[in-house]
Order: sequence, then C-alpha cells, then structure tokens
Amino acid sequence: MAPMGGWAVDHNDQVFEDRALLRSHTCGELRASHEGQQVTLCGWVDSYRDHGGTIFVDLRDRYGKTQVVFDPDIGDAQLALGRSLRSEDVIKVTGKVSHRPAGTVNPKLDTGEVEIRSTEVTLLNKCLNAPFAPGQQDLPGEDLRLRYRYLDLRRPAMQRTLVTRSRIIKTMRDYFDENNFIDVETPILGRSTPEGARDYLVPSRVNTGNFFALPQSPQLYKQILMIAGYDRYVQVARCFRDEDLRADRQPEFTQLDLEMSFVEMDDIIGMIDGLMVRLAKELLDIDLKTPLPRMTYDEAMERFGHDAPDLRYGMELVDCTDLAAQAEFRVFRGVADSGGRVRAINAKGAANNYSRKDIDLMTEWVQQDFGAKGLAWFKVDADGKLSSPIAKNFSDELLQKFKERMAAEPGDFLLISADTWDVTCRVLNALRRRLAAELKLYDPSDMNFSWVVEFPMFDYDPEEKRWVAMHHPFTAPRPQDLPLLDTDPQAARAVAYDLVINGSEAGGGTIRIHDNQIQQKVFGLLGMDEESAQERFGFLLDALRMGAPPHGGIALGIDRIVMLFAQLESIRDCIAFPKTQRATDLMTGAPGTVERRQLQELGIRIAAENK
RNA sequence: GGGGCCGUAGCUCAAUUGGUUAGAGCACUGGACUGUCGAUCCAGAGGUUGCGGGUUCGAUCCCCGUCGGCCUCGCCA
Repeated sequence: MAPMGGWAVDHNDQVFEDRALLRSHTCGELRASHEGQQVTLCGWVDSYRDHGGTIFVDLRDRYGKTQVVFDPDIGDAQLALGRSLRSEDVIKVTGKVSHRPAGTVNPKLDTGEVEIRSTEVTLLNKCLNAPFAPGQQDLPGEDLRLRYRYLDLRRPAMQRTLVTRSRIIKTMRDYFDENNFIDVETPILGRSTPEGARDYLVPSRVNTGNFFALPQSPQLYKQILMIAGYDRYVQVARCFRDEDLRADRQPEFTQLDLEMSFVEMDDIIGMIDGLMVRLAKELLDIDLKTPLPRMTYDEAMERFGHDAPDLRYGMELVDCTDLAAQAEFRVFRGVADSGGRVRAINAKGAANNYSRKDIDLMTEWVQQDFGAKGLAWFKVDADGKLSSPIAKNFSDELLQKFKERMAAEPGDFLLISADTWDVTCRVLNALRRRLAAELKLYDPSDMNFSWVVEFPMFDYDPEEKRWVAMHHPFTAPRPQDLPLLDTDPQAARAVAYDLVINGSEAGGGTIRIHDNQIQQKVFGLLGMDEESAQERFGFLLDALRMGAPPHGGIALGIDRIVMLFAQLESIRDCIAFPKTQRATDLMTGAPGTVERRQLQELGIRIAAENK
C-alpha cells in the first residue's frame, strides 16, 4: 500500500513513518494466489461464529470482507480474546493466508477462496452499545441512521454510494479540465439578494448590524469571471437555500457550476451532452446517443403538463377542450367557455387496477394537493362502452369522438381534468407520474436524458402584482423576442435550457444578458427602479459596460445526479451528512443556541422566545 | 403556513371491538458445540407503548395538545 502521507505521532509520542504498516492488505484483496503469505488485516468485526473450538470472524473494511479463523491451538489468551469479539469491534489480525478446506469455499465473498489463520489478534477498539449494526437485515429508522451517521455510513450500500459520488465528481473534473475549463473558487460569504430563495444569513461582527448571505449559487461571480476574461470556468460549488425541504431537496447542496464566453445555447448543451455521454458510459456502461433530444417548454407543458417530463413512458396529455365545449355537461362546458382546458390521459388497460374507492382517494388527493375541483374519469368496458358516473351527461356521438381522440380501447382507464390550464397541468402531471409508477410502465433502472428549452422569461406573481424572473434576472431573452419585453413580456421566451433525467430537473442554465441596456430593462420589468438596481447590482451593470463578452452557462445538481445514477429515492442517501426535513443535523444538533456574549458581539438580540 | 403517514424491548415489527401478566425475530448475557459463513441448540435478561392531558370501570388502541421522523402542497429566481 502507498504511504498515507507524512509523519504521524501517536499518543505515546512514538513516531511512525508510515501508518499503513499497521496493515499489509485490505479486507477485499486476498485471493488464492496469496496462499502461504503472512498478512495483517485491520477492520470491523462484521459477524462471528463460535463453534466452541474454532471461531470464525468475518472482518470488514470498505474494500470487502475476509474470514478470519481462530484455531484452538493459538493459545488460551488469544482464543479468549477471539471469543470475546462482537459486531463492530475494531481489530488487527496477523496470520497466514490459507486456502479454505474443500467444500467450505464461500462463493458469496470475493475473498471466499481463502481465510486468515490468526496467530495474533489485537483489539484496537471495542464497540459498546451501538443502537444498530450496519449489517443488520432491517434498516433502522432514518432518525437513528442520521443520529449515528458513522454507523450508517459503515453500511456497504452507503459506502458504494459515496464512491459513486466521488467518481461522478472526478469524471466531471477530468472532463472539464480536458476541455480547458479552469476551476475558480468564489466566496461563501456574499451579499443578500432579495430575488429568489430565502438566504441563509451570517451576521458580521466587524460591521455590526450587517449580514452576509451564503450563496444560492455563484451566479454573479461567474458572470464577473467571464467579463474578466476567464472564458471557461467550472466549480463544484456548495449552494444554500433556506426553503422547505423535500425528498430531493437539501438546504445545502452541491452544484457543478460552469460558465463559458463567446457561446450560444448549442455550445453549452453540446458540452453537457458530452459530459452525460461520459458519465453514462463510465458509471452505467450505457452508450448515449447525442445530441440528446430537446423539446420546448411549451411542448413539454402541452404534452406532459410539466417542464421536466419523464420520457420513459407515454401516457401523454390529450386536449379535449373542443369536445367538452359541445357537451351538455355543465362542468365541462363551463370550463371550456371560461377559457379553461379539458385534458385527459389514457392509462392503457388499467381499468381494473382502480376501484371506485381508489378513484375517490385519488380525487381527494388532486383536490388537496393541486387545487383541482374534481376528477372525471371513464372506464372502457369490454364491449367498448364508456362507463362512468358522468357518462349519462354526454351524447353517444360525443363519447365516440372522445374515445377516438383518446385512442381508447376496452380495458382502458381515462382520467380527465377540466380546469384552468395551470391546474390541468399539475393534476395530469401528478396522475401521469403516479399511475406510471403504480402500473410499472417503465423499468426504474432505465435512464432517460433530455433537454427542455425556451422557457418563458417571466411569471406573473399575483401576490406581489409584478413579473418575476422564471429563471433569474440575468437571463437573456431570445433575440427575436426583444420587442416583446415592451409589448407582451409573458410571451417572451428566454435562451434557457434544463437538463432532465427521468423526469427530474438535473440542471438548468441560460445565456446571460451581456448588454447593460437590456439588463436594465429586465430589472425594470421585475419592478426594480433604477436606484435599487444600482444599489443591488450596480457592480454588474458597471461591469456590463466595461467589455462584457457574450456568455452563458449552466449548473447541474450533483446530489440529484448521484441520486439518479445510483437509483436512490432520497437525496439524503447520497450525502454523507444530510439534514432532516426541518433542516437540522441530528448528529451534531445543529443549529444550536449560542452564548449571550456571541450575540452581544454581533449586536443581535433575540426578539421573543416562542415559549 | 396547510394536508397526510408514523412513533410499542437496543433494532425491525405484532398485539382481535377499548379488556387478564404487551409478544416475535434479530441483537445482548450465560451455557453447549472443531468448518461455519444469516451457524445451530438450550437458558436468561430486557418495556414510563415519544411526552402531557382528557374520555372510560379499564387506553398501545378513542379525543385534544405537544415533541420528533418521513411524504406532500405552498415555497424552492
């Protein structure tokens, strides 16, 4: 083994040149070819089997497991020590590698052909009162796993995931290094910007009453780097957003952040296509075809009701508003007449998978979670008839047209959302995803990569009664849409692109505004007057007047990408030390209170205790 | 901020309509056993049913509150 670096001093002030001398091999590397060698292994006791005379111990480290044998003839003291070993004790064992007797080879272990016949065992550290064992069959609750994260991280599954994560990041770094990118670090202590997510704030002691903000992303710094002439920047950047958590959201997360100068959208997308090809090949041995497919935002919303559609299965949304307008049924007519939409999905052959009770629960769900007023449905009977409580409200002719529109066949289950465009999108997207999962319409190990492009520049915020940037305020509109900024901002489309993997947004980027005038205009549309724009982003506006190249970039969510590549359900499972849904660290107890003196130094007083 | 699920032995779970002493597997302790590998066999110990209150003759079970974990809507440029 390679020396682990430098001089190290142990508690007895003895100096070792090389700590690796403690062991000669790892627990995953011994094979029949090592037979006869004297070796020393260190590791954790994974399991033990005491046969009265002979004792077997499976020794584990992150490389694998090796069986250690304690024969009765090694001496009473050694045998007693061997007998006292329990799960998760840390030991050092010296002995000879020997081929296992015929019939006792264990094909489940890579090292299963051999075993160590222990001649000397040292207990390096006893494991006392562990609340759970990494090797136990049933996974403990997540709160325990987080509280005793060091036990959880010993589990081979967690170790594999963190290795995968490490390899993904290494592949990214290699790829961008080969493509002439330079890695530049940007500040963690920055300035709060009111747009976007809530900031994590850090009080300044030196400037009492002022606060730093942790970066939501290095957005402005990387644009400044472009203006500074570093035409290809990349960084594995930690980002922070103080918003509520989800299974795929953490308050601090890691982005592969990059920016390029003198580029158009295709250059960025092409660069990331290349990265995805490389990652898919190296990690999953999948050959991706490039260019990865693209669709516009408008198409994605129309066909799937979502800006990050899962393309591993069909069940696309079908518009039936025109048919609904002809119906007697008041609900449908009303929606059609008031500018709403009536859209449907066809769950092929699923009519018998859902009972009335199931559908009632589904209806409640879309009402509660997505603001639907209701959920209409039809089942196609064996004779081709559409059955549903609302069937009597439609003429046979109209039902026939609807069937044709939906390509409905006997056994199909049709779900219809009649509502505002927005609600039909949310409801049918949710139903489509849920039904596809329940009906197993796709292989969970399939990987699908695509791009969604041309997002709207703005969203209208009815509460604040103003436009908000759909991506961020530095996003460039398509050149042909520049006039729309004055006439119809809602229609303006951005040069924006999201990378979508299996229905998850894995990354997003834009070409940036590199013209001071356009930037000021966008700030204006977002409700920022000149003064406050100058106050918040004056440095950027200045920089945009001092030789700013056309530039753009993208940020990929590394945690999500690892989660998707490793087929995990939760982002917490690919982060070594994640936070709970309430953004706390169960191991360290963060966040915690601080001493009064610290607050005084910062000029901070806690306004009111809640209890 | 809203909706939902969960909390019983160290761990994973069970406990009939609200009814006697709250059970099982794993782990743990003691014993037996020289080839196992999820070892096996025998015995044992282990409980404030998250916490507080209420209803009841009686609460793991029903109600209210609270704490914690998870899922989700809002939120996340």
